[in-house]
Amino acid sequence: MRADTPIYLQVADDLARDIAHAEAGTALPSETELARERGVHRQTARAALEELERRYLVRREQGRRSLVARRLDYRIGPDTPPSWTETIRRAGATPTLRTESLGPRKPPSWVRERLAVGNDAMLLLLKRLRYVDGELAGCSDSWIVDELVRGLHQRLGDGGSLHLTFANYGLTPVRSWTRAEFVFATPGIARRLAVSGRPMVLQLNGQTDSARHRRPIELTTSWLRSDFFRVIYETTGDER
Amino acid sequence: MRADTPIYLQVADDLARDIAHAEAGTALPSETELARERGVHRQTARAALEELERRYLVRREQGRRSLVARRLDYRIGPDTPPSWTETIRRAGATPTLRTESLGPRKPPSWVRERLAVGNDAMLLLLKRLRYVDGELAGCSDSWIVDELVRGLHQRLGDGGSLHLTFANYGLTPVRSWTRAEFVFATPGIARRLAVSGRPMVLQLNGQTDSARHRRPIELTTSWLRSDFFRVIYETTGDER
DNA sequence: ATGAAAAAGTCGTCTAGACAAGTTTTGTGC
DNA sequence: GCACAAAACTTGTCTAGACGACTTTTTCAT
Repeated sequence: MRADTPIYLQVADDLARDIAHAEAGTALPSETELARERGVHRQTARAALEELERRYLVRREQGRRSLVARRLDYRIGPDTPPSWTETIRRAGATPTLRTESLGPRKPPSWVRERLAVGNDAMLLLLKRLRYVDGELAGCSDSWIVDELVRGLHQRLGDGGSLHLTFANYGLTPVRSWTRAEFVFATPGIARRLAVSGRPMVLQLNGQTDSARHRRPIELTTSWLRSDFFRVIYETTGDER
Repeated sequence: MRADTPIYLQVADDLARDIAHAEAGTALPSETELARERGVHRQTARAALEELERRYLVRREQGRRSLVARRLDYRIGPDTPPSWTETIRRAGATPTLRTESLGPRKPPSWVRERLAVGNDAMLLLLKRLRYVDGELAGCSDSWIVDELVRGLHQRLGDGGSLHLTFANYGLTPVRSWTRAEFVFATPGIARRLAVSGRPMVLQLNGQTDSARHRRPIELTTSWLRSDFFRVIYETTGDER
């Protein structure tokens, strides 16, 4: 039963067991060391470490050794708070935001439909990077109906929460639509996330309405690196 | 901008574009052919095809060429029907079940807690394989409180739906807890699913209560091959 | 025609070696 | 001690070739 498992998987499974209770950030043996320890070729040892990277158990970076990964629980469900900032805080980490760009732009058709605006309407496009404890963990595009939030540029600042800023305008934001799906990073998203390859990311779509005006305020798509988050969907007490 | 992308990724991205609208089951060039076409080594062409397999765009099997994959939408959310059979039907495919084993067994502690049974209680453990249009797509373990459903063995048959059978006993099953999470297949799960390696699977946990008795009937954990399903979580009109 | 055996095609895995590019460590001059 | 350059280490990618195992096709005897 051991013989029919490829060597690189045996090595990977062994390492996985070894680091199961290791602290995040602990260094693993280098490819060369691992190859010597197990008496295999470097490419075989390398395949084992790549397997652990695919399982999100280790983080790899060129020139550095593999490190034991840290993963946050990202909980989604009926009680999910509409704000990403809030979700990360609940998971016990510190969220930060950085604006990449903010300006008027012509929205694509699916955004126009969702936000119920005309064919040649212009909307604010806010592109941001999302950090967890200082590490780049995701990015997002927000399409904003700017006539409800004139002068957003000043009030939002660089790292401000969009939902808190809406509250400053006297708006009561409510999340009216949520969608979560795993997709593979496009070349553009991979570049923004500064990752190589085309890794899996959690794509979150959320629409926020103004309770008072009874109309949509914004539509945000976020892409979160799935090596940072373990996504759990949970409901309890569903009555049907 | 093209030069700094590794060749295997260029080939993979090109192929992904080519097969984007291809019919499921269409054959791709073999590793050797692809290597000759693109003037690269077989290992490089192979890396490209492996990349597409990781993205669930193609299905690979030893001895056969890579085939364009078919993927179903598996929708979860507040309106998710409690029955897997029903979920697959809604996605436009035919679900089948096959019993691997059914018998009394001592449940682990987390099951005892969830089902609120004593420390030395015995429960029925039902292990099943789940097929979609005849292809093995998942497996499941169900822990059943058998005093509510005496003689389940006969009434369930081989491919019967658990929820429909409960209805036969005059029970009104309601889903009281749902949890979905991506995990990597353990060696045991990989064997049951007849897949090589340790692929990602969607792990679904569901608890069913009897509306009349106001107590749990069963607890099911399913593991679904994620190359079969694209999981989408969606809510609309969340009022909060 | 049919069925079994042989051949060809194909994928899975492993070893071997090379070079590029990134990071860490070491050494040197000041 | 400090800054900077060089060396050592480490990972990313690619080529080359081999063998085993599985699948499909062809061949051949009946």
